[in-house]
Amino acid sequence: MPRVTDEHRAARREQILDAALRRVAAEGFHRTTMADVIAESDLSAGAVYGYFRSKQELIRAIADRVGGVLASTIEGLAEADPPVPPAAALEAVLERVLDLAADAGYDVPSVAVQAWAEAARDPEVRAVLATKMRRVRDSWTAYAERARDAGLLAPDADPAAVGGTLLGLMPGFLVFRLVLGDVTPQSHTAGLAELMRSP
Amino acid sequence: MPRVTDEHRAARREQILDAALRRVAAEGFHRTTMADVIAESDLSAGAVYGYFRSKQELIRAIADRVGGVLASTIEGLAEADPPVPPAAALEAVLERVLDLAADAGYDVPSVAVQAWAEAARDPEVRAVLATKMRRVRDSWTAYAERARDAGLLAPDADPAAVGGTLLGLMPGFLVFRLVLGDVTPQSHTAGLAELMRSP
Amino acid sequence: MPRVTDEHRAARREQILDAALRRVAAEGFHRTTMADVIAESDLSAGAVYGYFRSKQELIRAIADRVGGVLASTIEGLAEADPPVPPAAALEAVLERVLDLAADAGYDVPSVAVQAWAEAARDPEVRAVLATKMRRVRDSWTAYAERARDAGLLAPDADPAAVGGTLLGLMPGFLVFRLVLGDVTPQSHTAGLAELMRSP
Amino acid sequence: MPRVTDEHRAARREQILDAALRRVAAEGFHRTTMADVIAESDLSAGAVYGYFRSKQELIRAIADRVGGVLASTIEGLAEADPPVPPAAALEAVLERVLDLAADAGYDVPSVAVQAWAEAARDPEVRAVLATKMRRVRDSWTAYAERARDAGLLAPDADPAAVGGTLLGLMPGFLVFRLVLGDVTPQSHTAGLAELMRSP
DNA sequence: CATGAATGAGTATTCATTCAT
DNA sequence: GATGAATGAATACTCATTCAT
Repeated sequence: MPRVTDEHRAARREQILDAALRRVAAEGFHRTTMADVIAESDLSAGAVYGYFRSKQELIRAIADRVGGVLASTIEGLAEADPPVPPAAALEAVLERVLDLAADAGYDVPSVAVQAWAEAARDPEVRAVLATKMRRVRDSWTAYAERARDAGLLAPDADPAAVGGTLLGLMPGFLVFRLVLGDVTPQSHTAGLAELMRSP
Repeated sequence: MPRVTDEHRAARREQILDAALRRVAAEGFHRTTMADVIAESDLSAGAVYGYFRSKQELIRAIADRVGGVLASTIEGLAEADPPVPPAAALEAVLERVLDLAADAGYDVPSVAVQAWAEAARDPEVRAVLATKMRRVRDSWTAYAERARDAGLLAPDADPAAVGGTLLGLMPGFLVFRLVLGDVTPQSHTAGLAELMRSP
Repeated sequence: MPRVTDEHRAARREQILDAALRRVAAEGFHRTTMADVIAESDLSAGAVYGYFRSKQELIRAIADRVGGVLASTIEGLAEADPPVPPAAALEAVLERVLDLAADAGYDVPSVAVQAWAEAARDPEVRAVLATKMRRVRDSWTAYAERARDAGLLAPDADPAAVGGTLLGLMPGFLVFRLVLGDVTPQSHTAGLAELMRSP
Repeated sequence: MPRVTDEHRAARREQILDAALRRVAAEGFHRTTMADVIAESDLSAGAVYGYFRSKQELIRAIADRVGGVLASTIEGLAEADPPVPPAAALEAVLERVLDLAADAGYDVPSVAVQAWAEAARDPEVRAVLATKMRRVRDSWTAYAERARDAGLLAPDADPAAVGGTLLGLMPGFLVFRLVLGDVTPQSHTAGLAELMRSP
């Protein structure tokens, strides 16, 4: 019955990953020890190492997971029909990102920032995050195309450029939240609407 | 002879901080050991600990330094007169941030991202970065006021909101550079210009 | 199979404690490094720290052990029946304390003096030693009662006072042995017999 | 003017020794750092090392000082005329030892116990203490002779044995004070009087 | 001579990882 | 497979001592 075993394996992996995400969200990558993860996952050291060959591999899996969660969230929203104006679209995405923390049971933005820092050191983390980011950028580009076609942007606007800028506002949102704590989806996108009203 | 002594102390602190910045830019905070910093600084362990009481204090000093360098850079540019349009202003700032790496002798953006991650764990790092970020936000807000008065923004545009959005694009620039490697000041600000042309 | 595990744990603890006692008897608490203990115990650093969370905890365990060994020794003898005269009783105890060094494989008196010095600094060591000392004092008091009832002391003698004085001669014996090296159980108790012959 | 210089040197030595005694009484030998002593003495590192070539030499000087203080105290009292009974003589000495702490400005008994522990490791400390102890033992022996001649002891009592026993009660007094905290000169000597009343 | 900045060997402790049971 | 005791290299930090100024 390989299927049961596979399901079992997948469930165990999930269990470990969830435990690790909770600890990393709370403590960061380098203050989270494997012993922490092992204790939080209610498994043995041997078991954890049966699913992740090293801490680095676990870190990569975490980066993959967090990148994936953010990407899926954004993709889903950017495809909404009919398209809403850019500032509203971005606001909706940021709103949804905040909801994620509650849904996931751990602080998604905090782990995302940890993952960026790790990308500076580990090319594999960088590659994992790059894949997800490109996916999201494409998604925003598709949104920009549809927005342009719907007359929300200039007819000759470059969708890729617009997509990049919109996505480019998300890291700032997460960092400001983390450091300043005084930004909201509304406040962070209000300026964009103002800029679009420029003469 | 307090003057000589004070200058000497300041120079030594600088020497250590520079060494640490170089290592942290290359390896990140937690892969940089105190032994690395000690070797790179050409001082002894005791000497380094005479200037920084712990690794954490050194990390805070690094966060302060990097935050300060970025803040000064941006402030200087945002005060240029006469004001240029937002996208051009931002582009100039991002351009200057890239130059910093060459000037400073270490990868400023990489250290900045490390510092954000550390802010998630250390409230003192958070406080240090928050102070700098507020300074820069105010600086951008002042810019937005001047841009509005110069007719570059809608007459009733909210300078604070515009300032927040412009600053909010910078973390994204650094993160995309780090992870994707394919963004330039031009590409990152092009979308903003497009959005401002919206109907 | 908790029983096997518990026994195993106890045996390992003993192994480490024995190693530490040997080193401390030879070098004192603060010249004995954890590396010394680790080497002497034939275990790894991690293993040792799995049984004792810190050097201080190990020191407390040593104080407890040495205090316990001395206490048990004295208790056993003080309960001998029929009771012997005080000077002879004390002499027997001091004799037995000297034998301990040979039996235990390390210099018990030396470690005891170290423990007293440590008690000056660590309240927990103080508490551990206090418990043992009270036990022994009670034991001597019980002896004094029996000696009084056997007509070896004045009928209205205060057993607690006598017990305190008899126990009070033991530290002096250990200190003189350590510093002067020229005392024996006989010489140390001879004066007591003389004093009891006073007119 | 060598005399002024010598006095000056002696005063400086005293200043350092006093500072060290205060710190050692409070923290013990091995938790007192040379930096502590230097700070407490209000001198520079170089100055302190000009008077004591090493920490070990300072420790020996402390042992010498504390041993000397205790010896002088006891000698003075044991020579009182006419002699008092042994228990009263001992009580007076213990009383005086307690006063020392107040007079000296630091906890003399605590330092004495530290010194005994150090004697286990350093032969020079051992030699220093041995000299003082012999002096005191002789002093007590002289007392015993006089007490015997005054009819306070049996006419054929051995003064050396009696002296050894009386001195032998002092370490116990200091240790019990340190560890149990519930002994007084009265309580510690009461049992001796009881024993001397034996049938 | 005095200073105190600098030295650097030494110390306690941690933690990713393995492997005998 | 699963366990968790054991490993040991690595790490942050200390402190007695020196010596250039």
